[in-house]
Amino acid sequence: MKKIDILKKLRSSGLRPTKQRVEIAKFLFEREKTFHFTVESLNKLLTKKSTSKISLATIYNSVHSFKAAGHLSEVEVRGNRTYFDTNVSNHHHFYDSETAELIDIDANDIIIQKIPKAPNGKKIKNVEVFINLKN
Amino acid sequence: MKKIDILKKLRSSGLRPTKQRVEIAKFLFEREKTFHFTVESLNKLLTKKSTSKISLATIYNSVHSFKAAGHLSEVEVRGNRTYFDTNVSNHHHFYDSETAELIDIDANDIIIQKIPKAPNGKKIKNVEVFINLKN
DNA sequence: TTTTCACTTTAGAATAATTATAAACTAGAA
DNA sequence: TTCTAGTTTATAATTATTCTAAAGTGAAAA
Ligand SMILES: [Mn+2]
Ligand SMILES: [Mn+2]
Ligand SMILES: [Zn+2]
Ligand SMILES: [Zn+2]
Repeated sequence: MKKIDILKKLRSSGLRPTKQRVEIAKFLFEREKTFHFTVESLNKLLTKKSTSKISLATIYNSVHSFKAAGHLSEVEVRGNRTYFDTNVSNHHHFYDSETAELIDIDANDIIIQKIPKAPNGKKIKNVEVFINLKN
Repeated sequence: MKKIDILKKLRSSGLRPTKQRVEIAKFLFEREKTFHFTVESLNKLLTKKSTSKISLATIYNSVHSFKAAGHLSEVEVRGNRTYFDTNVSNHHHFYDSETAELIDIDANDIIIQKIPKAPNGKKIKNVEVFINLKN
């Protein structure tokens, strides 16, 4: 994804492409593979990589804006911190608690044969499979 | 589960059956169905139910002790608070975000037909299925 | 091009959940 | 009954996150 596309991505979702948002968006979206991160880890990586300092509040703001725009999803991981995911399609995860690392599993790589029906009056919104790993 | 069994349960896991632990354990374990809770919700319910006040720190301590002893499990739910579960067997959950309520799914009620193999050097510890509900 | 202003960034304060501290208390062994 | 390691408790500390409000800026309009 090139810079022009980043600008399009931001503008098309109503996000003014500020210096900070463009820098964060380039870091997050100009990559081949899925990127899983916490705000803390993103902050560290951006600080290391870039010369211009982006405040932590802006990183929180930007990540939340990107999520609201559908450019990021949130993954539920054990622990106190929120994980985000550049893969916004329906998919599943391996989780390696040794390294606190998430690994994507394509939705098609898991087939559920039997599933209970939703309780009275409710419907199934989505199914998340989380596979914990050990050594 | 009767009081005598609560005492056994605590003692057999090396937990001295103090007044507070017995009261919390009775509240948690003397019931037919699984109970899902946060420390905050447990604190509210105990305050309502009982005459003797148990400090919040003790509720945290007790819940952690019970978890360490294998009498409670932790469930990962979206949001900032930790959920605990009196069902310590391998099982799955429905989650109703409207009511913030977890509903147990027996491990046998979900059959996974196809699953990817674990990454190099890793093994699968366990598989958790989380089914989000909508109306 | 300059003006204008709603949107954005930012430092720092506030909040919320949880954990740590350390003094007082107590279950139960001796 | 005495003794003490384990426990409870009030309160402080910590951590992640959100809020606040002042200063800055992108981009539409003049
Ligand atoms: Mn979490
Ligand atoms: Mn959680
Ligand atoms: Zn992912
Ligand atoms: Zn459960």
